[in-house]
Amino acid sequence: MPELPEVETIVRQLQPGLAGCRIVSVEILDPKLETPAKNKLPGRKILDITRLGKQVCLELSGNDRDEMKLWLLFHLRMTGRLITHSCSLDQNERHLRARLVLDQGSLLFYDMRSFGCLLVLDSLQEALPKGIDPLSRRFTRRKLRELINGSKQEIKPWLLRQDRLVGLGNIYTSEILFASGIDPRRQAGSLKSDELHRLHSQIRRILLLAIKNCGTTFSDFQDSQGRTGSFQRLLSVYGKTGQPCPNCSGPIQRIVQQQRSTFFCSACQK
DNA sequence: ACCCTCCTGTCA
DNA sequence: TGACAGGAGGGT
Repeated sequence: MPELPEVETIVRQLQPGLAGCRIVSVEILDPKLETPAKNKLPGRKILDITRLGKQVCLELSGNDRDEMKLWLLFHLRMTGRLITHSCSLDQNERHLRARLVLDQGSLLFYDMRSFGCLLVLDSLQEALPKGIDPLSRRFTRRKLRELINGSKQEIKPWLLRQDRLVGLGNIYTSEILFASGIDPRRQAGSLKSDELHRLHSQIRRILLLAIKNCGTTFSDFQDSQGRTGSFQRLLSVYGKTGQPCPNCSGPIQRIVQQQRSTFFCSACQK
């Protein structure tokens, strides 16, 4: 489910309850997630919870057998959810993939489609995303121009790739291109200087606005504490095929690019 | 640079 | 019954 703003929301909401907790035991319920490294986790304290691209990253202290730190990463993919046991959410227990029992409560990993994964690492180096986080200081206009220069790929699929920018997904790419007035089918490398300028600032603006609204939640989705995000109220084009463009009232179009839906206004996006 | 696939669920 | 769903690795 989550793109950058949703993962950021989950991390912020897990932080106060999880930081400082000690891991008592680990149960992997989905054989595909099984890893011998799970035995290294008990006894460790959760020092910090951060977002690494679209991943949730738990920094773990050493324990009495091993003083070196460890990192536990979750990638939620499409339908993964991290939920603290203290909140009573209506989850289908069939989709429970892993459970961390803590000295206070527990952390549950649910995943309906089971695309998600978890990873135990003794160095964060190997998990550092290749792409730049668009909310970091490294994401400058000059950097965006550098990354995009010469690319013949259409701009929407270009934005979805995680090896240049990390964190954008199918919702926010459509929203960002609408806010930038750029047609999703444009060749990335063909964007003019003023278009790149708008693209750069709208990437940041939309992501920050979405985080402020705790992300986008459809229908019954709830975050780690049972709250729902509200950015869906602010969506301009995503999922709005045939509905009026907020700008010109023309119909929102849906097209498919690389087997994924793109939503846009052909009058406002050139 | 693209297409398929991994899964399970919902909706027309 | 088929299309589609917030992701991304692997193969070509």
